[in-house]
Amino acid sequence: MAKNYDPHQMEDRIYANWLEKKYFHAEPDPEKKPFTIVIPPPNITGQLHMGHALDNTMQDILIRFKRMQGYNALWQPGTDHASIATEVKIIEKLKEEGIDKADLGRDGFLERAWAWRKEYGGRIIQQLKKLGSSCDWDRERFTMDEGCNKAVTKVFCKMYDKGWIYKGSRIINWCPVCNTSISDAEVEYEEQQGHLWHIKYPLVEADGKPSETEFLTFATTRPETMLGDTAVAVNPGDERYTYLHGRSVWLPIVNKAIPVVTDEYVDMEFGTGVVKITPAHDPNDFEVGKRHNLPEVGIMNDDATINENGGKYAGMDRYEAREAIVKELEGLGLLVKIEDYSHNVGTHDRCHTTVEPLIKKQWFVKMDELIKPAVKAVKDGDIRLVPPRMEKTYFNWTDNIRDWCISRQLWWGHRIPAYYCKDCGKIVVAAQMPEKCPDCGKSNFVQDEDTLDTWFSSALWPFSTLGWPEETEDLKYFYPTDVLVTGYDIIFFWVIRMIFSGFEQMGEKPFHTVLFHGLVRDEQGRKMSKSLGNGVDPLEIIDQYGADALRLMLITGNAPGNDMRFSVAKIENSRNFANKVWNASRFIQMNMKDDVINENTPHVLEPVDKWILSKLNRLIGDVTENMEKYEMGIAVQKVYDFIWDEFCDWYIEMVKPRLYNSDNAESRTAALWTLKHVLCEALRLLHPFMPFITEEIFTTIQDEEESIMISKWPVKSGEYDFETQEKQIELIKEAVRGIRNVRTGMNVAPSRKAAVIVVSEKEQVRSTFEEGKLFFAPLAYASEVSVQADKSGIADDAVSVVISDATVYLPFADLVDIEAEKIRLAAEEKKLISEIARCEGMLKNERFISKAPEAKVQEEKDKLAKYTQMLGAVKERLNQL
RNA sequence: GGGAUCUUAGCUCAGCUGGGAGAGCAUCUGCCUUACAAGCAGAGGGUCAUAGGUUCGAGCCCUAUAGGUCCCACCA
Repeated sequence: MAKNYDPHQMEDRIYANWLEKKYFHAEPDPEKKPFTIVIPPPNITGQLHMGHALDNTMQDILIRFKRMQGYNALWQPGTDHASIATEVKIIEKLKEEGIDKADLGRDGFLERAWAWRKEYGGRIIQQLKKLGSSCDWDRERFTMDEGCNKAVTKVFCKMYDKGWIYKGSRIINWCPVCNTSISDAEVEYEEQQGHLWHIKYPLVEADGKPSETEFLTFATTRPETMLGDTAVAVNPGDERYTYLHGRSVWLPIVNKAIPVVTDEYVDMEFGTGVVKITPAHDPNDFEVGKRHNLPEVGIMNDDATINENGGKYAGMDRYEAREAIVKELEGLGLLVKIEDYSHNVGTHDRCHTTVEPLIKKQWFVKMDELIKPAVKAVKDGDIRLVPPRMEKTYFNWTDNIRDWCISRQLWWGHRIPAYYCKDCGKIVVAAQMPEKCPDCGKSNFVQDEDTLDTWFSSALWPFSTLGWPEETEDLKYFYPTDVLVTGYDIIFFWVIRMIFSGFEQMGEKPFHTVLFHGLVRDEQGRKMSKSLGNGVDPLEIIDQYGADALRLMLITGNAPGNDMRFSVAKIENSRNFANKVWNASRFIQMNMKDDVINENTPHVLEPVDKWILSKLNRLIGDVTENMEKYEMGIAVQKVYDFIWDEFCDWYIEMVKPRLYNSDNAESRTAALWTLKHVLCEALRLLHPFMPFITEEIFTTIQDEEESIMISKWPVKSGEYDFETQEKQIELIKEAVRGIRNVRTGMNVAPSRKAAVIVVSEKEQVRSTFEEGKLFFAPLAYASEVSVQADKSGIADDAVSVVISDATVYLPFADLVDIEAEKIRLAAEEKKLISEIARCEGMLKNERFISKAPEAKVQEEKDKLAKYTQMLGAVKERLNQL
């Protein structure tokens, strides 16, 4: 074994072996309980980031843990995702090659996209593999493959028949540059400097002509939309405008009368309390328009130029028209004033074009009924969100649910299975293009040009990847899946939609737990983004430090749902830990040499062995509990501390003398057995977090099992509960620490050994030190250790260390400074007095005695006794000096 | 505007159902002790944002305040 841990090649070799042995493979098996995770597909753009790595690591940890617990664990990955981001990427890429999307046509475009997907999809798989993900690659399916297309089509048709999918006019966010509708979620609001134009419309006189004296003033940020105004609105409770109820105003330029309507939506406090209503170009106005049956006059083309409804402005760009209209209004004397105004403007998050709200025929999913089981499941605890606070976010969304616009004007995606009869306009929703029109009998159909929102197909992931709509064995066995691991940022897009889709299509929840993680930020706490250039490529980190180090770093010190920062210091620490584990194993191997030690080797345990076994036993219980509660950060921290502190820094050091002493073969065997046993058990606990290094060590150090990833997760057992020995060894540790402390304080070089005398009235304490002499001595830098019941024969100027039930003397005749020693002991005395005061304070409080749990009271009593005894010893020592 | 969340050591963060403040990094001191200098042994460093409240007891629960982050909605 090399002196330092080196992940290179080792990881690839191990992974190849796992693949070859088909350890990841999971088949339906009625004998075993399934544990299923299906994961979302990253998009094909090849952009890998730490978020994916975190996602994948947590999923893999769960899978490995459950597999070791005996579950039939299936982790099924996907590697594709149809999103707007993807299409934009493809377009960008084509542009680099000097090709325009439009020139390729739909089929040509898709062909290029698929070729590209192949290239970059491979990179995503590479990352998963590099990370050590135990995915079942044999079951890999893609969202846009035949099977998934089938699922999407079936759901669409089914919900259409049910009346839950409908085509309707709605105000949608339109990006005039990308020429597509975009979802609310893709709109980014930007603070922009704009103007507020105050405009007045003349009231309409009784004779139907515009008044020359009476006007109604209001403000707008988009004056060009006045071409589509169909009303002005005031608040019904606004007494200033009661006289207007039932009257009309004159819409200039367009020159027609439009009504004054009353609506609660109008805020009386804002501006003049009058709002112009443009139902076709503002979402709020659209709602107002619906309530008052106002006509919807669209004035804009898809490219944001004014259409024929704009009269003489037709053909102008929206901003050009704005200027011209303001000018004309000014000429008409209807422009009151222009104010500078900063306001939030919706922009497309991809191209940052100001979005234009337009009325478009779009496909919608009715949400009110669909959402009900999804709400109930979380309310009833049928689906658990971890951490639970995510429920608040969840309900915040479900309580304000709106119909879901699912059509996208993209090419990269599932095409909507709706067909239009060119002759009679009949709409047929079906899996295939119909032969004949049911209305006119002709066969002249054209398919809807739009594709579906990416989340529509992603929502079906838990069952479509298992073969649905076919009644497959996989589906029967693995559905519902178990845990969804994902970032909280897509709770609305994806989590909720998977839940209601699961209930709607399968009649059952898609998973019982959603485990959220936070975002991975850069070292300064900024979101990693391409524009900032602060993204870190996981593959580069793996190359540098190894997958295990990256995995450990991503999990350590991180709680569910909390953001975390990427840092080089943290990853170096993880790498150092890997090295620590590596060297501990190396030490054990070197000492085992030719000895054959396995679980069945006869051995007689000594107190130190029992101490570490007992500690390990508790660790097993704790870690299992934490894992079951999805507290991975806490679990791994405990394993880390156990291995580094207890096992390496204490146990290995304690056991060294026994290994180097070949005279006592029995003791040596027990030590080796314990070393190996504890190491192997600890490796199992560590395996889900650091799969490669644990596998490498496990397979070299023992011959009984062929791989750690298919070995059993340790189980806590009463057999290894050694309370007495634990206490004994902890006492020795206390003495060692005290001695080291004193020696450092006096600048005694470690090379300078000194006699150590342990004095205790208690027989049990004496025998503890007597038995532990062999390892106590080197740890305490002792030349010799003697144990006695009283302090007879000890020089007055010896240094003393007071511990519970014992005092340890170090006779440093030539070194001891009596005055310094007094000061040190006085400090010790002060500390003990304050501790005693604290204990007494609690114990004197009658309400504490009566209300606190008995165990707590007893604990305080024990402490008081211990400190009182120690104080006595310190005082005695002070008097002596 | 609505909601969530955070404020703990110089930095980055843990702290599980309330019961004597923790880790890593950084700093200081001493060690190449035959697994490991990617290491070992020690040390310093915190009014747990502020103010109240509940409790025998609060970093943890409640209320208010201040500041930061995020999500949702977006007022013409």
